[in-house]
Amino acid sequence: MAPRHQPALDRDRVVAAAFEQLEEDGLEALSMRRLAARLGVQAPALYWHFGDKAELLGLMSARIYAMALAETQGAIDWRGWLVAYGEALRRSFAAHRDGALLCARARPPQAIEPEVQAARLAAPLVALGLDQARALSAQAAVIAFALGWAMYAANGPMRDHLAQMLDFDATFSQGLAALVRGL
Amino acid sequence: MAPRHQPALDRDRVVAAAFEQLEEDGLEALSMRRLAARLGVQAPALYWHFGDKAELLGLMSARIYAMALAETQGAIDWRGWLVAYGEALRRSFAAHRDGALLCARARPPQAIEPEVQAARLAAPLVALGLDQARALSAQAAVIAFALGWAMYAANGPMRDHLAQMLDFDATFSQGLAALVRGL
DNA sequence: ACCTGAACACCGTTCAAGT
DNA sequence: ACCTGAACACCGTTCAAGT
Repeated sequence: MAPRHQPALDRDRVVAAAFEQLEEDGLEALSMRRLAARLGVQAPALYWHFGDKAELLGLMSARIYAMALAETQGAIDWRGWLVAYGEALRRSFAAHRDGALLCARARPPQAIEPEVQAARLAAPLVALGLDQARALSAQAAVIAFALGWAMYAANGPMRDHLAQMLDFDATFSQGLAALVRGL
Repeated sequence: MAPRHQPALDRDRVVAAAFEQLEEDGLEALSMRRLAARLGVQAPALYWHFGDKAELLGLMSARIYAMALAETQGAIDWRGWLVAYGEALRRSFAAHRDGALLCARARPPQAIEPEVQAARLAAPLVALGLDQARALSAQAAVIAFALGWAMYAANGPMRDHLAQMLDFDATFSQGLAALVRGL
């Protein structure tokens, strides 16, 4: 067997480096060229592994959502699941610089058909007794609230001033609880 | 009196043209150079009227928020005001292509001090009997929900499929009502 | 299969110079 | 006061060519 060269890059290595770059300089500075430089490679090399930059951002955003989903466990009923998921989402968005903005801008990796995707997303809630349509809309509402809050908290007009007047996290939790109670 | 040349540009004309450009090609294509071309001018001319692109985007986002605020009237109590504001925000975000994304990304024009800004924002709710801290946090929650929903609705992973299963606007309204009820 | 070099068509922004 | 011309330091992406 002739020795085969190990490829310098693979998708996981690139995504990991992209998260590092994001942490250090924010979303605006996350360019394909800088990312390539960090990986010791020329920019076009990335296009062997990703169709375009949007695909990379989509994978990063999927990873942020997956992180929240992995933290959501042990719920007894669907309301409990939604609250746990909302809290996990907020932590997940806050865990990476510009995390919410990234998820807002990224087009999700829609490899599979929407029907399958929808069934998969709704599965945890369906297992707890919700029908699929209500599961999807409830989940969408919780994601919207967490996403919007994370963005507001990261960039809001009076963020600093607000932070002196109230507990940001507690207010989020109250809003989330209210939303889920009313669904 | 010697005749004075009318300036070709002013801030309002530029903002109006920017909204046209946004409608036609979306946020990604809203560049200073294209905007200048639409105005029959060279790109650096814009920098006489705006410090940078972020300032222009901030003004656009402020206009979107102001549009919602202007539509919010006739509320009898603070819950009614919040629901009306939330609905108006959703319409306002939807009224311009990439409206929610624009507002999410834009740094707000923070000309005035945060204390004054906070008091001004809270004023309608304070007039209806809420103290300022609760007014600000309630308003933040409603904005977060509307912003997040608009973004999710514009770009969601299963938007098309979801739209077949449920009424998007009705679901938003239910979520908003639930949130406000619980605050 | 995986990456480089060179190029194309763009960006935001600055700044001297024009009027 | 208000705008142009030219330039700087970047972008994402394509594509032939290398190995």
